[in-house]
Amino acid sequence: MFLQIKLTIPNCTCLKDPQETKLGVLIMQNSIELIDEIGFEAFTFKKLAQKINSTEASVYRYFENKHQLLMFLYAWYWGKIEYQIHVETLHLEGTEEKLFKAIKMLIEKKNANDIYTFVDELKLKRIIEHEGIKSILNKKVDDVNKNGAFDNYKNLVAKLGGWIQEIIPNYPYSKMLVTTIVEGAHIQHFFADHLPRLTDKQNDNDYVQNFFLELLKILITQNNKNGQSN
Amino acid sequence: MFLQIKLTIPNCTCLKDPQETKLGVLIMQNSIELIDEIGFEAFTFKKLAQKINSTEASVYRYFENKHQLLMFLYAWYWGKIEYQIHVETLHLEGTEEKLFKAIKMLIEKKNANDIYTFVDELKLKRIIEHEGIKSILNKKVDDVNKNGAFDNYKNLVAKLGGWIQEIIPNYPYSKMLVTTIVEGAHIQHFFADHLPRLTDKQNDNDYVQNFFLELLKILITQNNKNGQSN
DNA sequence: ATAAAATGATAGCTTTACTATTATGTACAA
DNA sequence: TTGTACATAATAGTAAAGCTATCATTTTAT
Repeated sequence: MFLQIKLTIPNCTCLKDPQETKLGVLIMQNSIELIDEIGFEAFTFKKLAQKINSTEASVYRYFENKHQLLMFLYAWYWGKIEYQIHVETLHLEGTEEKLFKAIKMLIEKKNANDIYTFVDELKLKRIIEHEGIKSILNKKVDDVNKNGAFDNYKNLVAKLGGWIQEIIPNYPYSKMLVTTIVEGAHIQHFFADHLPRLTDKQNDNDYVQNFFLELLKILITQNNKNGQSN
Repeated sequence: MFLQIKLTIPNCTCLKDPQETKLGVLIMQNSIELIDEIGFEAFTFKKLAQKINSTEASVYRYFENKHQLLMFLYAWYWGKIEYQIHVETLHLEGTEEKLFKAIKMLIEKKNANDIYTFVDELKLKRIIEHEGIKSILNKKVDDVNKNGAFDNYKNLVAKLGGWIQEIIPNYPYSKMLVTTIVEGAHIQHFFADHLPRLTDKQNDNDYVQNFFLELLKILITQNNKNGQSN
């Protein structure tokens, strides 16, 4: 169709793939706009439908409810960033170099080399940071997880976890380390904007990245030493 | 009244302090039960009122809405655990010992020496882990933050951040480190129960604690070395 | 004993979160 | 080009959530 990229999305995150139709793309674009603007709690399908001159009933043909829409955007984001990480680490030589590049991309607010898609990348990233975890933290998580709703995220974590395993083979917490950095960075970005006393905001805008990259570096160094001495 | 402890709570987290009255205590006890059971999204004041044989209107005299109730529970939890940390680190000699004791208490699911209160401590902890961040991640955060809604959490972070400063004086990320560990532990506990492929679940139940304590230890060792060499 | 405060009972209103039905437009195939 | 299938629009309707208001009754402090 008219899209630059089309991502594979777990089909339990929508009733019908919105990437396939004009109205679907409108829903994606404008739900990102609207959720970023008014927040996920105040967001309703009625408001979205009004924004795109459509009807509630039409939106409900794509998504069972707004929570499913959030899961879709979440899966779409992880699919997209995994693809980007793939592209931008392909030419890199060492695994460590690849890992650091990937972590940087996950933490930074806006990727300079962002591939063009039909949505506002900055707003989507902000939604992932501020609202993304809500797609996971609820009572339906086991049901949708069985149907693969979070596979895109899991794949990325497995990939980066694998790289960590390569670099520090005896380290038993590779996936925890990835998710701690990723989720931690999201929360720290939110804290920086709204609760600065829960973080260490500095003039330097990259302090969140620096904190996590330094942490990762120290862990790798230290664990490699231990590995050799054992 | 008949309570073992009464905590100071930012008054913007309730219309009227529920710790002061029988109905208020019932609301606290049963909202914790109910939120833990059905989740925050499905939780309503109507269901709560039915559970305690009261009315919606009566609950609304204590809290403006369920989101405010969650903020109250959040503040109450931080107030309580800061008090417990105070008590259990008082007799300890070194700052590092205090810090590790505190972090352990924050990460563990159930404190063996838990002080007796009138609520189910285990369920409250689980609510903080699963729902707590929702009290922060929303569009009203700036308003309520101005009124001190999160002061109890901030105080605790400042206290532990101060200890880290004592141990590694040149480390510029002390508060980030605290919140990364605390929020990280909450999320990892949730992942362990629902999305094990996002973590590194082991037979050993303490692996979340081990991961974060090891991380902290390495950071302290490494930064002290650097500090001395400079 | 009395006033003040807290709670209960009841009612009602707006918005959210859907579902169902029918009509209209559009796309493509025979 | 006509028919058919499909997507969308228009409209209506329902149950529950999320409140607010009023007044009666009970409890509590003085």
